[in-house]
Amino acid sequence: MPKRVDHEERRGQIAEALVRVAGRRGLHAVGMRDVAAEAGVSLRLVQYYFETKEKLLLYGLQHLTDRFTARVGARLAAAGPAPGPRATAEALVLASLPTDEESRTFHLLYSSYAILSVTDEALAAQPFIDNPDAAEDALAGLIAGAQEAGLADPGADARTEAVSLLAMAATLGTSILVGQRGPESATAVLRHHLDRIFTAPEGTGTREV
Amino acid sequence: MPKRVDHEERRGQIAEALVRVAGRRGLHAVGMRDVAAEAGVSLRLVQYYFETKEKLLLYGLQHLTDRFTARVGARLAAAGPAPGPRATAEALVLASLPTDEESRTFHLLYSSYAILSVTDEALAAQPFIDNPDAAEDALAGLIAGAQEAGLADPGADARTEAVSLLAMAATLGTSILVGQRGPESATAVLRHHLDRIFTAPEGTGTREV
DNA sequence: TTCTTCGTGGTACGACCGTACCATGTTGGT
DNA sequence: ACCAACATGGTACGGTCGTACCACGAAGAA
Repeated sequence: MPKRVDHEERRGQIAEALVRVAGRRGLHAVGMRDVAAEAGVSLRLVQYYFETKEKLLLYGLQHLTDRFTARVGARLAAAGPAPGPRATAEALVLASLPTDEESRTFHLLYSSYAILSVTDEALAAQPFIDNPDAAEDALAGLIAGAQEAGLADPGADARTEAVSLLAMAATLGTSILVGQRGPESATAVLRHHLDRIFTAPEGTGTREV
Repeated sequence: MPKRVDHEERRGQIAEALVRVAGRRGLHAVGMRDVAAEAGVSLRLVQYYFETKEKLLLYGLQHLTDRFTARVGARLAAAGPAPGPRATAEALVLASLPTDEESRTFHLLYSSYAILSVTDEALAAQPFIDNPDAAEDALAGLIAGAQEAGLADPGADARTEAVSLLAMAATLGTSILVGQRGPESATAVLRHHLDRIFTAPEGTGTREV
């Protein structure tokens, strides 16, 4: 046999090529030949590792979410050894905003997949709705924990506020993507609601940015 | 000359055919032949009234937003002769949720256009970002007016709350579209925030439903 | 009435796309 | 050393898509 290549690694390289070219020209415009050229391999190779385009797209979606989940995890770890719930929640909510190239690509492609999944049943069958649910649970837990510790408005409904924050972050991200709004404006809105939910301990005053 | 047909009316019929078929199979999957078949005309006719596909899509987008703006206007008019600011704001915010076939199609296609516009400069040049801006202005004005009348929390920032409400409505709408959330859950979240912003006059108690 | 312009149909062309097929070098196992 | 499984390349095929071309009837203008 020839070089005995690591299939999973190859698939990853090709999937990242897909993500790059789709981030540039849009998911609807990417073909197998584009992915092959971007990855620097032949069209046949892409066929070899992903037999069909549908499988390539599905794998690409999985790869995208995995990579971004890891990135968010790194952001949270970098936020300090034992950050408060407010800081953690803020990092979580702001992480999805398209502020740099990688998050921009993620937001664009994730939205594309989501919209595609409405009319494409193969995409709809894919459980990439788990991810937002996980974020929602984490955020709700953060708020509830802060309430018990006296760090958040006890009258707020944790689940509702978590849903609201993530919903706002999603649309604000898209607004940035289409150039309707700047990142500063989006973060200001989100911080305003974080301030509303996470009340500082008495006497500490309101948190300034 | 032959029957001397009304071009604008014809274009409208074809545009509605585009909207229907795109709402069914997705905007990415619609071709000129599909539109022609849906409209019950020949492919040549579609070419005749819209020389290129790009022009057809642009016109379809315009038609879509026009029709929906009219629908929202009708909803507001049906809300009573002189509705309070809270009722008006609620109608405005809930109008965009995909609860029936027409609003579902609108939400799906508008989102598709928005995502497309990120990588397609012809779509990006189209000023279909005016519409959300107009809704934002209207909503902010409604809140500010309610504040002056003592019907809303005077400490709230009208513009920020308007942006927040519309942002939440957009993502919640998409959540409904992909089947992640039901319409009841989405409206409950939105009404919660409307309750937070629009405070009932003293002694009247909190508004139920 | 005749002519010219408009509306409409059918069809062909060139390009691209996803997929399938055929070929070939390469290397680990025996 | 030979063979079989594997990795890779090139290329062709069928289909579809947007667009262009050609033709013809129909009706207002002269």
